[in-house]
Amino acid sequence: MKDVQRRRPRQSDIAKLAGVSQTTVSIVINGRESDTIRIPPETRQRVFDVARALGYVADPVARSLAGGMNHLVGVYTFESMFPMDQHDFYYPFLVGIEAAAEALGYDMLMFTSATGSDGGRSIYRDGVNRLRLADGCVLLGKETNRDDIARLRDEGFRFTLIGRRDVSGPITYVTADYATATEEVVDHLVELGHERIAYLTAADPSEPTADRDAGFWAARDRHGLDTGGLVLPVRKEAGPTADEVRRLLGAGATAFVAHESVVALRLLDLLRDMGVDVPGACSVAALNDPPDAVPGPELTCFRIPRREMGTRAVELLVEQLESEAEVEPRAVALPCTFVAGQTSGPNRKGS
Amino acid sequence: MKDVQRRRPRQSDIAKLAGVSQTTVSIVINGRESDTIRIPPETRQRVFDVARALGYVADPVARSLAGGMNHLVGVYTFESMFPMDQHDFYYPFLVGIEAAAEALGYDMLMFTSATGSDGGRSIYRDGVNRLRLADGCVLLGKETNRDDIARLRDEGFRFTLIGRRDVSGPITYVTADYATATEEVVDHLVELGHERIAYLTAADPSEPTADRDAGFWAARDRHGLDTGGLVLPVRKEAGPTADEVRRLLGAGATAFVAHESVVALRLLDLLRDMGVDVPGACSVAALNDPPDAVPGPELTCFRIPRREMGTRAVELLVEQLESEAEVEPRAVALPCTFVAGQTSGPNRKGS
DNA sequence: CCTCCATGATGATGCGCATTATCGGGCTGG
DNA sequence: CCAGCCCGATAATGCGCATCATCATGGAGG
Repeated sequence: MKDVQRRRPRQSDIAKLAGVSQTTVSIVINGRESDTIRIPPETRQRVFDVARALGYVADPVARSLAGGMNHLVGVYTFESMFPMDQHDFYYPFLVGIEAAAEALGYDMLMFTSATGSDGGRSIYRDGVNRLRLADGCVLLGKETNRDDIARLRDEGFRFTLIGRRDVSGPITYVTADYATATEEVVDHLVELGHERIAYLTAADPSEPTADRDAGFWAARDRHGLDTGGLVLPVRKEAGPTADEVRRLLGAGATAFVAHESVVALRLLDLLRDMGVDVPGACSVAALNDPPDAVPGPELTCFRIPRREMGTRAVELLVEQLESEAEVEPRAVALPCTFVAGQTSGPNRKGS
Repeated sequence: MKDVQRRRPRQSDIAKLAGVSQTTVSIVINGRESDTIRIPPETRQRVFDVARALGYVADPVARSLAGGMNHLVGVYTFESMFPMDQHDFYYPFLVGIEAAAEALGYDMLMFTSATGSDGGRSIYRDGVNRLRLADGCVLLGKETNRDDIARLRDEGFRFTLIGRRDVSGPITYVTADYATATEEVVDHLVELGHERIAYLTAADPSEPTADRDAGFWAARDRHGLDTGGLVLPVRKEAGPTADEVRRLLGAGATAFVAHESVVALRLLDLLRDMGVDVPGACSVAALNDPPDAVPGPELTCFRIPRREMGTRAVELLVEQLESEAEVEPRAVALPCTFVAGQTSGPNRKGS
């Protein structure tokens, strides 16, 4: 029989047994010796010995409240990570985040609450900001809540964002360089001789959409292309209709660039049904990477460096956490990798 | 221009503006009015109004330190959840956990640290018990660390375990009823006329292994089977060798029961290579469910109710968290679902 | 002998909140 | 007119830890 229900040992328990003050215990445990505050090796050792003997473990809550660090990076996703289909999107980010966290000696704390009662998901659900449990946080999601972000920043909470979001005032974020990657895709098509390139942009006004648009317009202007009658906003869920595709073909399109790979895949289906050969008669490219393990030919597209984005976000966060001074907010854009794929080929139609 | 870097509002700020005490604010915010402590609706409203105006959100850290609850259930996995292959195992549990957490009004906090420097993973890494950040915790893993569990219990931390683990002293856990499920599999084979049933048990001495063994022996005795020369401990990674399988067949085996589905799958391969028809000449069954999306015939086996186990674990935990008194530890075993599958058939060999 | 400085600490304070014990005042009944 | 009671609060305390300012001691230098 052991002692039943004995209390967790606290620093003051150690202090009493080691014949020192609680302050000293805290200093020793946290290695806070410095020029102005010195503990001789013997005392140090004594404290450690007693701590081990008692089985002391620090309470992260108290430590945190007192302004200490727990080497915890939080991860918050603005959408629920479950069920699985969402997960496929998040997974590479999470792998990158965990890898970086481990490399830097941090643990990862994932906040995964379901959607709130109002349907939306907020950091401040129930009037509590759970994120504070971590030392800092990586925020992640397709639909980030700008108000929450601005508020977090105003509160002095340290975080980095994955994905560019225009918030009033500067914040630190990591994004992919969609604009340049989009230009590369267009360049590729132009090199293949395409001049009438249809552009299936996204209907939503998010920053990634704007970046791709900017890249596309830049490449268009650079190559002197004419996109008259060739631009079509498409909602991801709906995809283009057969009529719309026919209209674009009728307008002379020999190549299609779609924001969303699922839209591109749907387009491939439609073209096949119409008897249009890809890439023989017509090329198709997407401006992000397709879901893993889709059958069929490899899509001409670019890969978003999700893993690296996760890693970089953690690195930037830890940098903030470990610096004494205020760190200037930074914006990082990582390059995407162009994938030539099998859905684009030379333009056969006269020109 | 707004006020730069204004402090986050605290309860005392609200108190000042509302002309009440910090105590009152706390009481109102947490709805702690009772018979002995009453706040009139007007004061209540005033506090709420000021709180909203200031944008007050409670600090979970302080709340936690002061003994309050944050409606957070932690999830700790004894193995790292990354990379993905591990994830496939955890996923159904996590889905169940999140679903239950949401239904009960709790958020989920996932602790995912990588393996420690010693290769092992411990709750008490770096001398901090991070789990305390949550109000309580669901512990999950194939290789649970008994010492950590015992210690957590001794510290009075509230948690439930998924998977039975024999720890000195009682704890609350949720497991699957492997013994009964194993008996059902054996019953099925006996109904099909099999009398010489080879048993490929697991080599490790974990509790799930012991449960299955118990079920198998019970069914064997009940049916009066003779398993002489038919029992073979198999390591999951290695699987049985062709020689071993031949030896079991030579000993008259007309059916195989393997602990691990991967072992059963490997067995199917070996039998095919030997020209033994399944289920024509020989039946094969597994004592857990196969990984998703394996090609080939559906295995005779049983499904472990992972999702439900996750759900139940959270329910038990919340019950503990919300009861004033100490809750008696409970053990729950959920039934598995038998899957007839296509790898078992009638015994054709004389008998 | 007194000052100065380095050494080796420690007491006090506060982080933001929940809780316990307590308190003043108005009202009612005797 | 006072005892007792209920209403509407509140002051004080502590959770466990980190940190700031401070302090006692002893030896060296003047």
